[in-house]
Amino acid sequence: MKLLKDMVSPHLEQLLSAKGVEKAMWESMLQPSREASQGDLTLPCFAFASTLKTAPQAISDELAESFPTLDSVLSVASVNGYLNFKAHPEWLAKAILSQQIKVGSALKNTGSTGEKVLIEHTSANPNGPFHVGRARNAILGDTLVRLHRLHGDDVRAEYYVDDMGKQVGVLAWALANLSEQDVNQLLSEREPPTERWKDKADHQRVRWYQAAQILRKDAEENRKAEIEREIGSLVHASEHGDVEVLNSFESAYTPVLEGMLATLSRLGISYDTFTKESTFVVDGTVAQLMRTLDALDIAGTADNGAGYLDLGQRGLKGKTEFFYRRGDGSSLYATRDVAYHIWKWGESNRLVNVLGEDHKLQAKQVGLTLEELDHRRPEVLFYSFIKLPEGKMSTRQGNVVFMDDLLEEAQAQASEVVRELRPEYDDEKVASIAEAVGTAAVRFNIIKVSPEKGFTFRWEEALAFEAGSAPFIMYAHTRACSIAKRAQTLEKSSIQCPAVESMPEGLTELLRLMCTHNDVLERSVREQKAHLFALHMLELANAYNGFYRDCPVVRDGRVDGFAFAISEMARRLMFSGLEGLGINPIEEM
RNA sequence: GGGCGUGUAGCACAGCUGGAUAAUGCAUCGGCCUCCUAAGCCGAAGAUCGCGGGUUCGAAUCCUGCCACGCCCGCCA
Repeated sequence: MKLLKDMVSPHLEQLLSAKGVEKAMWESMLQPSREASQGDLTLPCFAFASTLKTAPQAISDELAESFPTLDSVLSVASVNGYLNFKAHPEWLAKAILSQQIKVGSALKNTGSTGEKVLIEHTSANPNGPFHVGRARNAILGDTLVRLHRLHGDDVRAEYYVDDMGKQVGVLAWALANLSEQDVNQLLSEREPPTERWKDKADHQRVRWYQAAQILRKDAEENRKAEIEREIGSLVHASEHGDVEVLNSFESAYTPVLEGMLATLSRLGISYDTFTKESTFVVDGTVAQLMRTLDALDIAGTADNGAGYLDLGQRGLKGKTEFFYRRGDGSSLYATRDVAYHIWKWGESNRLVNVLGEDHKLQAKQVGLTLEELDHRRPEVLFYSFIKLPEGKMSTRQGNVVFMDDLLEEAQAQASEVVRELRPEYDDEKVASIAEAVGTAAVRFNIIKVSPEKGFTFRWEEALAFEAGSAPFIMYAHTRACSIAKRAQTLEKSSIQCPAVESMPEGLTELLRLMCTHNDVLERSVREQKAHLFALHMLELANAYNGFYRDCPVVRDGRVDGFAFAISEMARRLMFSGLEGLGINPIEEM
């Protein structure tokens, strides 16, 4: 709790420096208490016991005794060598009601921190519908974008479009060379496309891609060789910046990308800018970059003229050669990525990438290369892949869960719950609530766990609508909304904070939680750990429920001005916090 | 074989810049709707923190060895 720390620190500094303990010795040790029941802030006194030649307990006893009385502090206690500070609830209430807690907005750039951040995420190959395996990237990335905005950073969300190379090449070739009949025949053993999505371009075109993959694997030898030759020449042309071929690629993938973006927008995910990989080939910066790399003293050349950097000299272990140019002179994906990053550094002063754990090595190579060129390396958030209980997901094989189907299912299941719980709502209302709840549940299910943890997607978990889920937070928010609506027309008493003795537990807990809100957000954004904020929102909602239990705002037709003011502040924090998690903060459910 | 990551109650998961009684949800068991939406609230039970060593006043957290799982080790993207 930074608010309290700022009040306590100067006095601690005075007391401790008199003993000869410098601020640097203890400052980082003054932390939020692990045991919430013991206080809000704790200083363990063990570290300086030996230098002071005094028992820890004696040190904390003495500090507790000589610590001055402050408005902000309810109690200072010494327990087993720990010095525990409890914030004064009346002081916390005052801080909250005097707007010392920042509410913010996750939807617009205020730039209040002065920090400019470019977050690149998703960047999935536009070759088929968005599936759950890719979803972790988009949800993680979009949540980071939102949380940075909520924190006050100037954020740009960027999608790097892979518009050249093999994957798009295969798609373009298939669309140009296979008839609908060919495709249907090749995919006859697969499940037919869902009726629901038959007119959605990404679902249509992925069938051409899948059919081509089957041909590349199973056609008779001559035909296979011919296909590889044709695709190879397309890919080759694209990598040399052939504008005509690149344009044909673009018309092949654009409808697919649009379909993917439509899916993502249902989850509230959107992008500020799209940058095409081919940009840096066409405008010559990649060629220029390769010449620059050639001149580095760690550069080497293979027998066939391919270029590489020996990153072993820069501490890379394992395979130390990083190839940036093929024998035929064309660039590689990673080379273009280096060029892209150099460009990005011109656009922003903080770069964040969201990448799957399979990109770790490549990200390291790109990072080391950037440093070799006197650029900083970007911050990278790696996540582990989402698996299905049946195993790994792949677009090529049938075992994928399409995001479109998942969201449809989520909406359907949420509808059932709403209909059961609120039989009085009409169909339209049920549908809109179910949409908000269903998509929120899916997002939250993914965002609440830390990214490096392996994740197995299970329907029953994604669609749990109970405590520990998005609807739990949404529900607490609707409670605050309905109180606000009710209080609107009624007469309110003046804002009078009750004395500590008469404050119920539900109130003090909520006050404490609200006062850590900004701290958690700050840390969440600094460390790119969205799950910390997600879990905090769960706690905030839980605390609000306790307040709801203990502190009736409206009683006998009269509004308690103080309780209402606190409720309103909590409502605003829940509202902006839900938006920060990409959850639609609906007012009724 | 090498590199990186993960391993915490039946399940899922937080804590990992060393600090007190390891937090939370699901599932299990018990209680609460004449009272601002019960998608809620209160309570009970449940953990050799993968295993072995080490450092420390103190280790889930740091070091080290081992085991299990995942990802990577293309002049692919």
